Amino acid sequence: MFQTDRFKSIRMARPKAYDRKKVVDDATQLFWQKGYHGTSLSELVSVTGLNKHSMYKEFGSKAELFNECLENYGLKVTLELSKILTKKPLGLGNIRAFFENRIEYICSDEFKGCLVVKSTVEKELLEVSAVELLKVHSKLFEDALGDCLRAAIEAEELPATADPELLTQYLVRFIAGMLVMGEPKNGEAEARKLVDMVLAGLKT
Amino acid sequence: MFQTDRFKSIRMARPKAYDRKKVVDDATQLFWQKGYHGTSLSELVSVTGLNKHSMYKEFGSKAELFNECLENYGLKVTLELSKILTKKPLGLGNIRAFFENRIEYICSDEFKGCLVVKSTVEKELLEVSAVELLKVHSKLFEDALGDCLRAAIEAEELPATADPELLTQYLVRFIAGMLVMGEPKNGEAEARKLVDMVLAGLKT
DNA sequence: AAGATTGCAGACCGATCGTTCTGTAATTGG
DNA sequence: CCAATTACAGAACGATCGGTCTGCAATCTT
Repeated sequence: MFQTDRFKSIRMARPKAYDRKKVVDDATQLFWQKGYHGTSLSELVSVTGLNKHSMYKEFGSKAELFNECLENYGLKVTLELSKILTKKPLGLGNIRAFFENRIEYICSDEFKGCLVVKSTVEKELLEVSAVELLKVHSKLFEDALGDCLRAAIEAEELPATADPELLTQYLVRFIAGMLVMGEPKNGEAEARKLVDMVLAGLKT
Repeated sequence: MFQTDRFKSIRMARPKAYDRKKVVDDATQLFWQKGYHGTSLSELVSVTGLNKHSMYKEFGSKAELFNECLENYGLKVTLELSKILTKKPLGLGNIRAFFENRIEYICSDEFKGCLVVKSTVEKELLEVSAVELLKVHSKLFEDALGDCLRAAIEAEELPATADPELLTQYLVRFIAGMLVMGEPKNGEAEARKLVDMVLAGLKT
């Protein structure tokens, strides 16, 4: 008689002692802090807790692990931010809320820049697959910003002549600059004034 | 009789086959493109032409060579830019001229970001001496910007209520963002519109 | 020409890089 | 209990890292 079970190729043996998601989270933190080239395998091993063999069995290579961390970063950080930006009703309020969130982070003790921005800076040294991921994440973020700006024009928060694409590029560059430079000299107060300037700049 | 020459401790022997300045220039280009950690000694050797031994004899270490390249970058690039900013009469015209210069570079084929910005991004991995140099260069640049802004307020190009320190921080962050993101989608035309927005933002 | 001094090319160093392999412990289904 | 399967720890791989050393060639002064 035929055994339906004989096709069950996966046989349970010794269970993994690690949590895959936690490993990716820990690795993400490290890449986030030190960048791809600044992070070594041995550091990843000591931070995540699992050994090199399991690391390679699970992820294939450092580059693939990095890609997964980029994805993870996108799902955690970028998604959290895009939630702020996609809150109804769309408009400048969301963009201000976004900045308020970023100011808190930038002026906090655990500030370590942005993985996407840092990776963009070293993109000439990254594999094409990673660069593709960067493009995807940037695009998603810019689209969310653009939607808010278009809604703001619709709601007459911004002049009808405003160009949402252009304003998006303007915002993205300022945000990247904030994430590179970090906390301004006079802390959150000054950061808020800077954001006020940017938002005012949108309306001109 | 005393020989005045016997105190001449430096005796000419085989002359160097390399030009020290050219070596620093070539190394600067490489660090500029790939950053400190992305650049290896062997790459530096093959690009500059001299061998490791002479490299260490001349510069001491990779870190010291990098510091010298940072200085060199400051003397070449930053000084050229500060010349634009310090042209009399000071004012917004200089800042616009500065942006025009940067747009040309950012949209050119040889765009490779800014060594200071790139180094700022990886500053957690750099030696203290290099980080100090970054601070010095940034300070000089921000001071030049501040002088222009103060003159612009004086000349009533900007409202008397404007805060030059704040405006400087605003400009620096936007500039850093431009240098990280590179050429915008629609090239120089869009870049100029972005600069127009920033300059308009100063007046609000 | 002799001897001192300096630069040059490249071999060489230990450490670490990213990666693979080996041997053993744990857990499974039969 | 046994055979199969899987994860584990860590040794070992070749390549490359930043850095040093040796031996010879070139140029100086005398």
